[in-house]
Amino acid sequence: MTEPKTPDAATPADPAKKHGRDGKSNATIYDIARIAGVNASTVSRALSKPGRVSPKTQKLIEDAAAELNYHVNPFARALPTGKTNTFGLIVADITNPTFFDIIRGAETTATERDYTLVLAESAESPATELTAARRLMATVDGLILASPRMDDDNIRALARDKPVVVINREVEGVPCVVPDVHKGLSEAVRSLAGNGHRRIAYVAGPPQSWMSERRWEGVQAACEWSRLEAVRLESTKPTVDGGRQTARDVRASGATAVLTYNDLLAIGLMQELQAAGITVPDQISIVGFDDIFGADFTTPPLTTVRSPLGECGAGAATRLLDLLHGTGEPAGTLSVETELVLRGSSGRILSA
Amino acid sequence: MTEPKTPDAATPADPAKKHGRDGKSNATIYDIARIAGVNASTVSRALSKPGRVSPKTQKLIEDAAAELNYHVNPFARALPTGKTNTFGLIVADITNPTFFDIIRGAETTATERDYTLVLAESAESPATELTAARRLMATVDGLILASPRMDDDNIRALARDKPVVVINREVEGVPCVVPDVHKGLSEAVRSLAGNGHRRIAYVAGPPQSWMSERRWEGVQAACEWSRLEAVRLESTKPTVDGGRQTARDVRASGATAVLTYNDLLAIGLMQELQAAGITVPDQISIVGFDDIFGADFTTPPLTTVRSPLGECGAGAATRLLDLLHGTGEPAGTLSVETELVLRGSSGRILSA
DNA sequence: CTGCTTTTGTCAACCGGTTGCCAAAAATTG
DNA sequence: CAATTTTTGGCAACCGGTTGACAAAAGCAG
Repeated sequence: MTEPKTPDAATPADPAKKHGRDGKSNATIYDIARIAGVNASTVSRALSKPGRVSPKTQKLIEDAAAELNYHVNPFARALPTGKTNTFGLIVADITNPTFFDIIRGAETTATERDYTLVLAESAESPATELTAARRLMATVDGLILASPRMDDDNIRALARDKPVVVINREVEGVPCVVPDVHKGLSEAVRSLAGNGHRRIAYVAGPPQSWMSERRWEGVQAACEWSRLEAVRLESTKPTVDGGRQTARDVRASGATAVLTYNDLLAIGLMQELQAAGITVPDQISIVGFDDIFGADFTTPPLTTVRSPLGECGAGAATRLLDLLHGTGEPAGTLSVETELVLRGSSGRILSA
Repeated sequence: MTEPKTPDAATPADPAKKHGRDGKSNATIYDIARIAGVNASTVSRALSKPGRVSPKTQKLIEDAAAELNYHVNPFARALPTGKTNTFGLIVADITNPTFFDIIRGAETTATERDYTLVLAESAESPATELTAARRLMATVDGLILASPRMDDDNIRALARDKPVVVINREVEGVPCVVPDVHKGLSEAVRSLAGNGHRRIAYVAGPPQSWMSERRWEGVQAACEWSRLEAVRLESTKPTVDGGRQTARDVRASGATAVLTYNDLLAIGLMQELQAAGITVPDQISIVGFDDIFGADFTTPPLTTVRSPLGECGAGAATRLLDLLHGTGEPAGTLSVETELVLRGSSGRILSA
């Protein structure tokens, strides 16, 4: 049984002696030390660096820990090491279904790697996002930003503090996971070209959205290849209502097929056009983006370019955890492929 | 400038002297103490118990803290106090849109009250849920369980450790937030009765779902009042696919109106009936429950009994935070009202 | 068997805050 | 002005782990 070498007032009291362990107080390494007959530092080493103690001592300590139903106090461990086995995920809008598979993917990886996910949202505001990020940084080991709205410099500044991974945007000097829009868009435009469409409208997303620009560039490149005409229309917001509001512009554009920045715009557009007596896809084809929850509820169900959002979330979490464990790439972009999901909202145009 | 009274080896070194504060090291209360010319314990008091130091000293310390861009280390604070200003939320299925607004409501309240939300999911498994709960309990101040799948005894055991609030279920001895199904269901049944329906089918949710039983009881009570016939049908799972699979039973039941355990079942049912050439609502009325994201994407848009899920989330978070601050009710149920949202999927039956 | 090297457990300082207790200073009362 | 009470800042122990340094024990080579 260990005794303090110099039991005068200046020597820290044995905490286990101090606390009665009756009732619901949880066991500490001092309790284990007492039962196992070793020093608390030996217990700490046994639990966090198993090879650093002898097998015999290791077994004594593990048995005592099991007997006491010991669980490490995460604050006590975090204070000297700074490690909490948590990471943060900030999404732009928690009710936007684009993010739910991202969250699901990140959560799945977190659980597999014995980490806890902490969720926050930015409400589409760069300032709120930065505030949430700084606040999370105090307690988490690393951070994932999904469709971040803050500028690149702020993202890099955060990444100087702790590892950061970005989803749906490329930031120089920071590791990113980005859907490769080209494959899915190429498939979409090829499908529309094959169905006889000649003029395609792209309904853009928020002006500050990096991904909306990439998608527009993808649409242009694919249309150029298929020798189709591409026209760009703006939307006021990336929501169902925003899609409704673009219906008039879409009609006026003369396009026979529409590709939208996201599924919500496509769904709103479809609803408004149908309310105006226009038949989808006979009179106009509509293709959305992301394949969110509910995209197949519409009549006809929405053709869309699926972003593998679960893979994005899981991929970002894996990159972050690899960085935390010293095995990751500190910069560069991981691309995940998009693909066309053909449903009923796109097809051959039937009436001129 | 404070000096240690006895600067021998046994006296703890001044940590500020120890650390060079160059570069990215963050300021601590010892740095503030040095600048303000007070003891670190005075700084701690000034920052966490402002009235306990004199106004003059308070200002010195606040000015120094601002100058150093000081932020409290949450682990250091949590170690002696056990407080982290976080709470956990466990949902059954993170991609089930029922939880979107619950999460949003909880997150909004968290932000307003200067707390951080930690999200986890149980994947509909009681064992996984209990594991996640125990793990979260180590670091959060309290916990919200949304549609929990574990049994009442386990919930009460968790609540003995730290405050717990339950959503969508009543547990004796634990504070709960539950939608009051009666108002919304009464409105729904009244509406159907007014439209001439006489026989109503209820498509139930998971066998272990407390809420499904309450909804069935609500349907029965409302039908009894309106002198309608109520028949109960089982589903294999509470999903769109589960709804599709009940279409045959619904047809066979002879009911002219269907109320489902949730919107997903209603949407699947509608899709399958429409695929069979049955017109909604002319030949059969369909009413869902919860008013989830996407419920109005269908054609016709889904009539549903709206659970105010955002209010549930916010209400649960408020109850939890009130408990944490000693002002809350330690048990009992907070009811939030449901209401009928009439859309196009229910109406007068046109053909016998 | 001796000298050298490696292993292993202990000591105690530390991480960055909180807080009970105490004494000095300030304020109040008679 | 003196005695008493209240206020305020400092001391140091503490929260529950981690870990560098050190010394004793164990193992190995000559």
